[in-house]
Amino acid sequence: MSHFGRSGPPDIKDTYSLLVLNVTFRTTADDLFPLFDKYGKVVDVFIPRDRRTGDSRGFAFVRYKYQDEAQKAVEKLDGRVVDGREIMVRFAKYGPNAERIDKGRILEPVQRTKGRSRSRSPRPRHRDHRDKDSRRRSRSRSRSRSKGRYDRDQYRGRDRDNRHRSRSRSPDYHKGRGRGKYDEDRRSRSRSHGRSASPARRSPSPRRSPSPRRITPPRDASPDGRNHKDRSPTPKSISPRGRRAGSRSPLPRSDADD
DNA sequence: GTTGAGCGTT
Repeated sequence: MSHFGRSGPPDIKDTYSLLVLNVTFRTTADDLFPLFDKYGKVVDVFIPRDRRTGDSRGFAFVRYKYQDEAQKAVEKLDGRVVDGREIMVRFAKYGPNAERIDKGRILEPVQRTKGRSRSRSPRPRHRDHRDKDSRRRSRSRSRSRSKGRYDRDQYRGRDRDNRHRSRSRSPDYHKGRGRGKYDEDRRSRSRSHGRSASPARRSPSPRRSPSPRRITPPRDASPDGRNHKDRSPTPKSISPRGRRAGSRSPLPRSDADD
């Protein structure tokens, strides 16, 4: 039974999702299953992992069959040291698709009513003062969080995933990073080709218009095609035999590698 | 080998 999140969501129609935070990066669902199953009927245990590295993010989701058992596990396993780390167990706030959850129980599948399909509202979830009351008991214990020693270096921990370029963000951006973790990665990769260590490489000519439409090369700028004589380097290369030999389309491959 | 805010997959 080590394939919980491997087969996707089994059945979350009448289950209560528990969020387990502060779990070690090497803790697997199998390690949490027997731990949570002892306090109730665990229908599923899922640990979100990174898309690139594949490592655990440090939190897991445990779905119980009954709320009373889930509540029991929350009070029992919350603050329990797992793998040498104190975990934090509490009811899930949101569902797998941002559904409305009440005490970890999913009320509706997805509120895809109007034009707003599954747009997860970036609500301020950073250190809620209201939720702090619920998790306060666990924090009051002795959460020796490795914070305090680092001032700005603590970001490197988060930026380790997208530290490629995110240091020029706003000081309050890392706070509201929210769920756009993957989005930042995609955007970063799109710009990963213009990466140069030479600052003088750019030629900021004031006379050159920054208009993107102006960057059109003048080689094929002639609609009448009279200039084609100038750009006929080797007509032999396009010989019928050569094309068949190459068997490659003259059109640039529409490969969207990213 | 590492890290540590927070809410999820086929």
